[in-house]
Amino acid sequence: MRRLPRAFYARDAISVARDLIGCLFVHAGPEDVTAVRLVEVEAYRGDQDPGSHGFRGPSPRTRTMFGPPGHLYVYFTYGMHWCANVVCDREGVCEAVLLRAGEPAEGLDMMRVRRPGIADDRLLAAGPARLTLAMGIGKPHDGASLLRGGSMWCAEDEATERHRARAVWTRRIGLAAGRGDDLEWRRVIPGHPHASRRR
DNA sequence: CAGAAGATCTGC
DNA sequence: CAGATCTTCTGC
Repeated sequence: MRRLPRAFYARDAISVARDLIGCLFVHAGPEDVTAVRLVEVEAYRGDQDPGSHGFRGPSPRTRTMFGPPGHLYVYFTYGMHWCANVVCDREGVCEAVLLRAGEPAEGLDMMRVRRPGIADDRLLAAGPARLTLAMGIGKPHDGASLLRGGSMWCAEDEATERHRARAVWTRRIGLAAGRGDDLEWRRVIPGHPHASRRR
């Protein structure tokens, strides 16, 4: 397993989304380690993308996304959900990849504890807010580094390429009409049991 | 300062 | 399919 270096993130969000599929996303907390294999992500770009929180420039909430690559942008939505993004491109440029779904790869028991009442393991991290719930990620992790020394990171292993080869581009989920809903910036392994499903 | 919309999920 | 629930931004 190889932790992804800074150079991986220091590119536009489309390129990062394409290559992030099949990678592991790891959270090594003080008491436990959880990890998922990413099977669904979405690219968000700044001033070219009305779907991005950073479309109209930086704000206190989106400051992290305008910062250096290789960090986590965590935001709160719908009054109760946290979603995690990987910050891309160079400092000052708003580009990020939303982590939408993953297959549990480590810490399955802890994920079940964090997601009481979810009987089907396929649903543990099949959605951006489900993924953060299963992995214990929230506001304190906004701005956390994914690079050397941090307790969260992305990594490649021997299975990554196999997953990447199956991924396709589709339209992004949950965007209102005219806000970039027509752009095919969602990278997903079609039909994967751990990807998010039609509502 | 008020109002609307939001990168959603669960349970009925 | 509706309810939960609150932050952020926009417009007046």
